[in-house]
Amino acid sequence: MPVTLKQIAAKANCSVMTVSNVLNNKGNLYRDEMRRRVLNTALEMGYRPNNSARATRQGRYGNVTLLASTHPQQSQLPILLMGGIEGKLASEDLRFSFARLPDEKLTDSEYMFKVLGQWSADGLLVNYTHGYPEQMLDIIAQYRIPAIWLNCRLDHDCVFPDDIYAGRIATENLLRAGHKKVAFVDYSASRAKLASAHYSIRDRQAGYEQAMADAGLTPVIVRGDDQVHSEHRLAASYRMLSEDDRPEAVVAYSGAQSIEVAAAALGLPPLPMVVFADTPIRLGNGATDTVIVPQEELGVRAVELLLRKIESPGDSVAPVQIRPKLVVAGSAPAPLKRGELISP
Amino acid sequence: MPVTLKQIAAKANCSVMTVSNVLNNKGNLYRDEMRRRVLNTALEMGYRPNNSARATRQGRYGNVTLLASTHPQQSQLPILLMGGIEGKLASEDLRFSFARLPDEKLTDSEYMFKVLGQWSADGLLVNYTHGYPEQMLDIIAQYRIPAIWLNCRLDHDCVFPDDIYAGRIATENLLRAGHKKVAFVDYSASRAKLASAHYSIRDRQAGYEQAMADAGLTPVIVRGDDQVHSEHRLAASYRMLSEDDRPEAVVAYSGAQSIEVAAAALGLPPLPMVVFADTPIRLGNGATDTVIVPQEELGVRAVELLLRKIESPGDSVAPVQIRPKLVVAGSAPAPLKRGELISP
DNA sequence: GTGAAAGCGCTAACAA
DNA sequence: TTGTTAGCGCTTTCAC
Repeated sequence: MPVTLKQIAAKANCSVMTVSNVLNNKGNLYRDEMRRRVLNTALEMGYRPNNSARATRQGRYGNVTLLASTHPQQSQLPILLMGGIEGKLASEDLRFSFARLPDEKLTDSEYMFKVLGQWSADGLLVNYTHGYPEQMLDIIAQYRIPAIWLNCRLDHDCVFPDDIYAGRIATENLLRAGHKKVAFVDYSASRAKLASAHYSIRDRQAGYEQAMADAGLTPVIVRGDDQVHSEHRLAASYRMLSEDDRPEAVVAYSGAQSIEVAAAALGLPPLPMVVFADTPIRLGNGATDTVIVPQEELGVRAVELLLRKIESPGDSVAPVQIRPKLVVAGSAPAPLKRGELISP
Repeated sequence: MPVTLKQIAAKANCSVMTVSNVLNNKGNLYRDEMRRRVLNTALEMGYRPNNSARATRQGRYGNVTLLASTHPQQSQLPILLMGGIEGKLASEDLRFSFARLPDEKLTDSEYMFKVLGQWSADGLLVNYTHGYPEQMLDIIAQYRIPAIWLNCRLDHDCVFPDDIYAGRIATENLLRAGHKKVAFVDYSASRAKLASAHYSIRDRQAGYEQAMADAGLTPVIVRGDDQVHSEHRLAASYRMLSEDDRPEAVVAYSGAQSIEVAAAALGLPPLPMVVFADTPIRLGNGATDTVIVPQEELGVRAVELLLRKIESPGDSVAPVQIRPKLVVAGSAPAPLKRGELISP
């Protein structure tokens, strides 16, 4: 049985209020002897405050829930994003919960009612990256839950990386080094499904195309008619690099894809690359730079917006774009510290 | 302001209890008309139950917290593990929170008291994989919080994969195919720091050594005097494969490391590999099998144990070892469904 | 400095 | 079939 204030009060020979006050940093109101007695008793008895009761009384949960799909593709969860969210919430004395919702259940109002009753959240961070369902918006509107959308371009209440900018700086980095034949490589989305793929794929490509156009160069997009699965990426990279007008340099959609490209380039003339990732990619060819999509910052900013929405639930906040940063091979920036504030 | 039962009762012209009962599936006690009226009113008003009050009344939070270090190396968080935990908890109508604790704060009793008051958890899943601090055990004992340790070999209250077995079946798979010169490759821990590295490194190697010994073969361990960082792994793999008695086959500590080995083997005779990972690795060489360390199952089992401990907090439960499974290239098993039960 | 009373939103137990 | 009473552990308010 958990220890209550009442039990401590009984043992320390004082009132419940005295215990409550002493344990909540209003101890300076009391005699030193009393303070000591209460604190020692609480420690001895292994007292843990009952947060439910506190929350009931104070009318707020002190909790933020990250909501994702159960569909693995639909909502990836970079560990840095989780860390950014958790750190910022912890620095505000808030807890962080994680829930997944099967897409097909979103229309089941009985199920949703039951689940909503469980959330215990003052606000929601929604990470349905792409192809997320309309009903989600309805539900959030219906129950008036403050929510911020992650990695998703909406006209309000969202935080996402500026992927067009990311594509631009990646490409410009290679152009600055004097390369002309710069290709954009993506194996994750097929030509056919590009329109319905995650916006970051289109945006990074668009940024690349803009930079190429600005330099008066013709863009070269390498992607499959079908999605190129991992076991075929090495072969595909080989094919690309053995053509007569092989690219001099490559912008690769993701860090994971860059490995196969680099491996295919072994033994050939050096192939400078820029890849997008959430942490600097070190391929050992010494010629691969990374455009960092700052997941940690994204989490922190999302929490900041959400807290603002919880304060004034009516207002909607303007979209926030996070600027990716180029990190050249060999220079890695220090990671964010726990609870570190990002200046806006 | 959130909607309360009282407000619904007022609007629907009935008592608070009627509303409570109807909304909690005891609606069959009531007239159909009343049920309808209450449900409609609740829906109209966008009612969300106040979980704090419910929890206060029922004496339990309905929440489990996953506890990790802020030190990124110290506690990795595979997404499948998170998914397994979340799914199992959701199927039991429990919520899932995530908290990190800076190692250096564990001895700060004032800080710990404050943090403990925030947790709102009926039980803890502790994921301090290796080098976790003793104080953690003290704190958990002091406050009598039911806890299960993940990925950690203790004599009770823990769940971890059987990595010796994993090393064995990985090696036996290659020996069965007739290979003799089978090497074990790990770049993540140096020879010097092997003793203090994560137990899975030593255990997988031990399993490999056992299998080799059983077959009357001499084990060959490839690892650096220092840790081999990612940018040097390709070169290291080259070196290994260009020696006179190059290995015929390789057991690689992790899926991530296998990519460099496979890349270095390009153009050389095929190099069959077995790698350890939480999902089948598809390298495109058609010769790489995976020993799956079932993170999802690990999460599910951990939750099962924790629920048992929450039921009877006194008892300690026996350690649970999870058996890794060999998946040969090209055959991927179906992932677990949400809330799916694992038979013991 | 200390404590008594009231009430947060909800539900178990019992009454009508 | 519906409503009343009491109380979960805590904090706000105000009195002593």
